[in-house]
Amino acid sequence: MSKYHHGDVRNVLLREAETILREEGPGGLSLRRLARLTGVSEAAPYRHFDGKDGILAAVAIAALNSFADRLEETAKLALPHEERIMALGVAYVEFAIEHPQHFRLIFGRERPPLDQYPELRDAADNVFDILQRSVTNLDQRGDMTLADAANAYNRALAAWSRAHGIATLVIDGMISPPLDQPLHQFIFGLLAEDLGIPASLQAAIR
Amino acid sequence: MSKYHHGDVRNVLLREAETILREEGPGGLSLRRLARLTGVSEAAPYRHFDGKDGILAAVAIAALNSFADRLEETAKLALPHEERIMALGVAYVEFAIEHPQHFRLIFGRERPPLDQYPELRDAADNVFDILQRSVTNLDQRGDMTLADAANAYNRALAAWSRAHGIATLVIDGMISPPLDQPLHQFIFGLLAEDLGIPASLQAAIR
DNA sequence: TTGAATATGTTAACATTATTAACATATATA
DNA sequence: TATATATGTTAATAATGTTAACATATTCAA
Repeated sequence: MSKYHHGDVRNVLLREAETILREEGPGGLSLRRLARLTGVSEAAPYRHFDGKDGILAAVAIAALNSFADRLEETAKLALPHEERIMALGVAYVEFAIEHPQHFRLIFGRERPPLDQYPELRDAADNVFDILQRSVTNLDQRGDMTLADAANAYNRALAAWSRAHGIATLVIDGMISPPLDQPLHQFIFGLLAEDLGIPASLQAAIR
Repeated sequence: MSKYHHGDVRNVLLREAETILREEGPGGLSLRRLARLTGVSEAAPYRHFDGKDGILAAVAIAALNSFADRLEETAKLALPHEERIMALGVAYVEFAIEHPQHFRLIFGRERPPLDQYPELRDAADNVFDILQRSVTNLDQRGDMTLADAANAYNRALAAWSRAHGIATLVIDGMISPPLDQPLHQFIFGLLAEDLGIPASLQAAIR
């Protein structure tokens, strides 16, 4: 069995990279180490990927797609609108907590620049599209005025921000979910928490 | 003038490190480059800091303190409670947008571990204390029941999460504040946005 | 004041990294 | 079959964090 062209180097590299990323994050991923683990030479990865960023982009795309699947699944549930928004938020945060490194790779600073990897940009856009479609309920209402659309967009941003904030603070260790409560309940509670902004204040900004 | 002991190397290193961090983030900070810029040998920084993490910790502490000052200033304004919460959220996000690298250093993955730098932990705790005190309005009410306290704590977490989510999404380029609107107004709008969760759903989680 | 301890510098070395050039061989294709 | 392409290798370059070994300035006690 010659060692040339065993035909699967790219996939093996990707799987190995995913394992390392899951355990140590982008910082722990070294191309040379990756090559050693995979059993190829130190330069081999460059034949299959555009350097380190190329590998990170490939893993990020996979992560984004599995994130999108998870969200899509939730978005498809037959639920009243408000409950679906909440369920989406919970799914969003749960994904982040279950796959913190993937989540960081998707959103963090080590993600390769979107404009250098069109597929990465597409995958990212797809995730936001799912969120926006679900939150604004576009499917059910094609008859929105411009103001309605702006408001719906704002609601989507606000909902996204909440979920993203909780996710980020939890995986960065700034918030610890209580142990005596199911995780989804904790998330739900934070998402739905009403700050009690009086209508007068809210009206002032519209 | 001998080049030994010019007495200010530590401060010069710190200032130079802050400049680099402000422009390029933690990734762009190389100890050797820092030493070259400062005009000392490559090993000199190790006499003043505990390696790279030590320098990052020192800059992070400074960043946290200026963040705390900014929040404290806002918290002291003579405003109705709800308006103060909003003003705090706006200040939080504005700081992040004005000093994205500092904000990332404070909360991100490149921040040295809190348990290895007690001063860093203290500075971080201080920031959350300010937020929590202000949001829960502890100063004005020493008479809370346990349930009140839990609710107040939850409101603080929820408010923090919202502001943090907006800040993170904006500085990571996932959200772009509209150019035809004052920044503070955009932030305010997102913070105050009501997702319209029906009371029945909210009641279910209490 | 003198002498030792300490603080603060230096250079040189080591191990690691990303990346590329130069070269070799297997596979695909005309 | 001959050639082009894909995929592999080794070796080199340049950069990094860190430490060891060494040198000099400063501090402080006797």
